[in-house]
Amino acid sequence: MQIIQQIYKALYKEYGPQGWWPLIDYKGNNPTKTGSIKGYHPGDYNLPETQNQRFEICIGSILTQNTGWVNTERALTNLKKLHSLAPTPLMILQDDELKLAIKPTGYFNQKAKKIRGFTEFYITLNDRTPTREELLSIWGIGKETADSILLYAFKIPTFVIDAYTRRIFSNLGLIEKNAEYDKIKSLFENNLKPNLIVYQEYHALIVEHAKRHYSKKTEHILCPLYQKFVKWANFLII
DNA sequence: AACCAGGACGTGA
DNA sequence: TCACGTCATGGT
Repeated sequence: MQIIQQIYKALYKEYGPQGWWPLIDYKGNNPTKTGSIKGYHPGDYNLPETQNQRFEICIGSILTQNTGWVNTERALTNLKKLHSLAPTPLMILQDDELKLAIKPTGYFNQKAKKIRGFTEFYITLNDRTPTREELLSIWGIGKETADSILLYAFKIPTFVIDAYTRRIFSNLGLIEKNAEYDKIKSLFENNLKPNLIVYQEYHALIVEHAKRHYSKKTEHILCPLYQKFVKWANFLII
């Protein structure tokens, strides 16, 4: 399926490098300023370069579950101000303080529990890279979160699937609407070399493309990829 | 003023 | 396995 590669090239050509995963704790950033959205680092593939950055990506991937990034950034910034965006300090933090800090992301009761459970496991890792199965065994870590952690925090070329991916590629007719996560994942991994940069960029590009063309109220048929890659598009577009 | 966001889990069929 | 319901804040 050459088309999986062609779509990647088209997206990259259109939007360029996305600089994922964004970090509030990054050179030049001011972690005390909320809502800045300046953590993207296009073209810099050497991140994370510190343990704190790696941990920040993990916690961010949990906090951003079904939540906009602006709110996630607020929560991360709150934790940073409390000097608690690191494993041991976070475990010492009181429950009410933790919940207050992450409140902007919603689901703060569940997410506090998820973060604690993950951090407890993270500490036992001692710098080792976790397996996908280990991550999935933690309460609150599902497939997308596990893959995000592996791809962006631990630099393992494993493809991340999200709701946007499902929307775009089912619209293009390349998968079924309700296709299983692992089935969609295989579609990408079977048609791409396991290249870390490509995997990181592709997922980020999908999110960017979906934000522009796949908001639930927009007409998906107007998606530029549609015209370009679906051979029977002319038949469908009246 | 509904509707949705870079999901995951629990439950009953 | 499948189809819902629940969790919760902030932006548009």
